[in-house]
Formats: sequence, C-alpha cells, structure tokens
Amino acid sequence: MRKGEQTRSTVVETALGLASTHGLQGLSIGDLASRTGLSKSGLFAHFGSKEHLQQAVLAAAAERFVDRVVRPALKAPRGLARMRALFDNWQDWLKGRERDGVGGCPILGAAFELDDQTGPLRDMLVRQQAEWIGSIERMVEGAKLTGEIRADIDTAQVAFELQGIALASHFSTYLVRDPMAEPRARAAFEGLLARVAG
Amino acid sequence: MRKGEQTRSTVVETALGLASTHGLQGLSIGDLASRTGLSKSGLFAHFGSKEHLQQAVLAAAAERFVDRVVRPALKAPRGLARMRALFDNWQDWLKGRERDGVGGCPILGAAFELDDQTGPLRDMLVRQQAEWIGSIERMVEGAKLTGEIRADIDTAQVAFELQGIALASHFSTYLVRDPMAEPRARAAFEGLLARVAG
DNA sequence: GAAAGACACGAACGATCGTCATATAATGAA
DNA sequence: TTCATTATATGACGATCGTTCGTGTCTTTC
Repeated sequence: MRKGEQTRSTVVETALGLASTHGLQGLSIGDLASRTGLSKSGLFAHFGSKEHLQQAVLAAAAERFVDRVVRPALKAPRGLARMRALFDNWQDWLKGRERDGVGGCPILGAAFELDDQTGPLRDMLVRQQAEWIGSIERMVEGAKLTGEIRADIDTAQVAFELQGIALASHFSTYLVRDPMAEPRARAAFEGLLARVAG
Repeated sequence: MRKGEQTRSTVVETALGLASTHGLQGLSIGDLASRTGLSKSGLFAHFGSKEHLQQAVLAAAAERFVDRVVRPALKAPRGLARMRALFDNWQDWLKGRERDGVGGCPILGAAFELDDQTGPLRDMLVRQQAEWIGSIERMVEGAKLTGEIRADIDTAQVAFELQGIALASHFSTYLVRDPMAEPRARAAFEGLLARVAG
C-alpha cells in the first residue's frame, strides 16, 4: 500500500469514529488534522473538499457494515438461520462498542442527518440503503423458498418492520440508555418471525 | 404579549423550521438573524447563548408535539380508540407538511443528533422522551383496563415496538421516500394491535 | 544514487462562527 | 409627557471554518 493510501485510510477511520458521535456535518478538517497529526492542508489534499471527505467516510461506513453484518450472515444456510444471523450481526453492530468510538451507528446518524437535504451525499446514502433493504428482502425471499416463511407474506412489509426494530433498538440503546433495549429488540424480532412463520 | 416575547417566539419558530432540516447543530445565529430581519446581537440577546436557543427550540418542538399528537388523542375514549387516535396524530405529525418547513420531525432528528453527546440539551431530550414513552404506556395500560389488550402483555414491549414503527415510518418517508411508507406503518400498527388484542 | 512523482507543510485568504460591550431606539407604566 | 424598562443595533473580538498556493521533503522507481 502506498504511503498516501495508508494515511488516507487512517484519516477516514478517525473521521468515522468522530462522525459516529458528532455526525457527518460535525466533522471538521482542522480537528481531524490535529487528531491524526497532520496539517490541515496536508489532510485536505487527500480529499479535495469536505464533501468528498464525507463521502469517503460514508463509503467506509457502508463497507464496514457489509463486512461485519451482511457478508458473515451469508455463510449461514438460507432461510431463518440466515435471517437470525443477520439480526445477530446487526445487533452487535448497533451496540458496536468495538466498532469505532463510543457513538451510535454512523449510518443511522447520517440517515437522520441527511434525510431532508440534497446532494451527492444524500444520494449516496439512499443508494446504500436501497441495497441494504434489498439484502433483507432477498433473505426473506430465501426463507419463503425454504418454506419457513409463508409465501403470501409481504416481503417489503417484513423488511420495513425489521428496520423499525433496529431503529427502536438504536434509539433505546443510545438515547434512552435502556438496558432492556436488546432483549426488547430480540423479542420483537422473534415475534415477527413467529408471525410470518410458514 | 410583550414585544420581546413576540419576536422571541418568531425566532424560535423560524429556528424550528431550520432545525427540522439542518438539525440543532446546524442552527446559526447569523443565518437566523438575517431570516428574521434582526441583527445578530439583537437576536442573541433573547437567548444569551446558542445552547439556550437550542433548548428553546427543543422545548417548542416538544410543546407542539404534545399539542398536536398527545393532547387531542386524550379526547378519544380510553382504550384502543385512544391508541388509534394517537397513532393517527403521530402519523400526521411525522408527515407534517403543514407543521413547519419541509423537514422531518425535529425531535427525532435531535434524538439521533444528541444520542452520543453530553449536556443539558441531551438531558432535556431524554426527559421529554421518557415522558412521551410514559404517555404511550399509559394508553396501553388503559386498553388493558378496557379489556381490549390482554393483561399479560408487556406494556413496555408494546411501546418499544410502536416507537419502532414510527421510526421506520419516518425513515422510509424522508430518506427512502417510499410512497408506501404510510400504509406499511399502518399495517404494522394494526398487526401489533391484533397481536396484543384481548 | 539520481530523477520523478507523491506527499505533506506553513502561511495566508475571506468568510463565518458565537459572544460581548456599548449605545440608541422603541415600548409601556406613571 | 416623563421616565424607567425593555428591545434592538453597531461594531468589534478572537476563534475556527473550508480552501488555495507555493514550497519543501520524503518515497518510489529506475
């Protein structure tokens, strides 16, 4: 790996941790430079603009999410097992003490930060989310094929409710700091599975 | 109403619209001053600090939320009717074209903005949310008393799942811009009610 | 080891940030 | 109408923002 790519990825990683607590808008080139031991202009040169930096951070977050949540779940056998694996990974990701800093999921943060805005950053996030929801739906379809989910169930509706459970879990964990957040999320998830079971 | 209170509330209202799209952190005294036709310092004098301004905005948002969502629902008879009224009002609030600007719910925005932070602003939001969740739970308890919800149902679990439905609805409406967001939310809500019905 | 390219730095830019001290103008009560 | 109070404005402050430019110093390649 070239020297430049190395520092660039160090910067992005630092920024990712910072973004998880202060949001993408909260990123500051100067602050980021001092944290990484670079000069403002030296850091800046890697990205060319703040928006490109934010895009790099968002891309890195998505990549990491796929690496730790989606991809490992695909190793589980198709059907409910895979859905459970996905949910477990997702839950771990959301708690994610070992992910980056101490903040919540940077993608969900970005989602509520960018939802009313315009521009490439938002477009990028929407594309990511479309892909993510697609992944969920494919897994639901898979569970239909194995007969573990009834064929007449609305796949998109299941994905919608799953997303809701994750959001509530995050909300309850990080804002309310309810220690019951995870068991509640699990209960909701199992309830959903039971409801659609074939 | 004194002159000062009048302008102050004008400022807060403007800030509320701005915060719904750019977040509480995105508020800027200068921008806000020019939008309201005041000088920076003239506006500043009403609040004394940016944080106090943010607190005023958050308080106003909560007040409006209670006015439009919680209070009208209390007019409906106790039980499922009241819960349905609450959900309808909530859904209207979330769509909220007529609320302020075009942005999403400023409270949910603040929730994901402040969840990893520290300070009076976060504390205030947490208090608001505790009260809000309490309201939901009281309504669920009410429906238990009328026999419309089974007595053995976990009240907090119902509130958790309701919150998830609302979050998914907001997410789906504002980020993904899925026109099916509302029907999906309604379906999830009715599904939940059916599941806990006594 | 030398040439070419990649990488980082220092310094400065204009703009904007929140905040403050001071002063004037508008308001409301007597 | 007077007068104290309240409300807003002027102007400036130090800090920080993202960005640009020119220059130097490391890395990589030959």
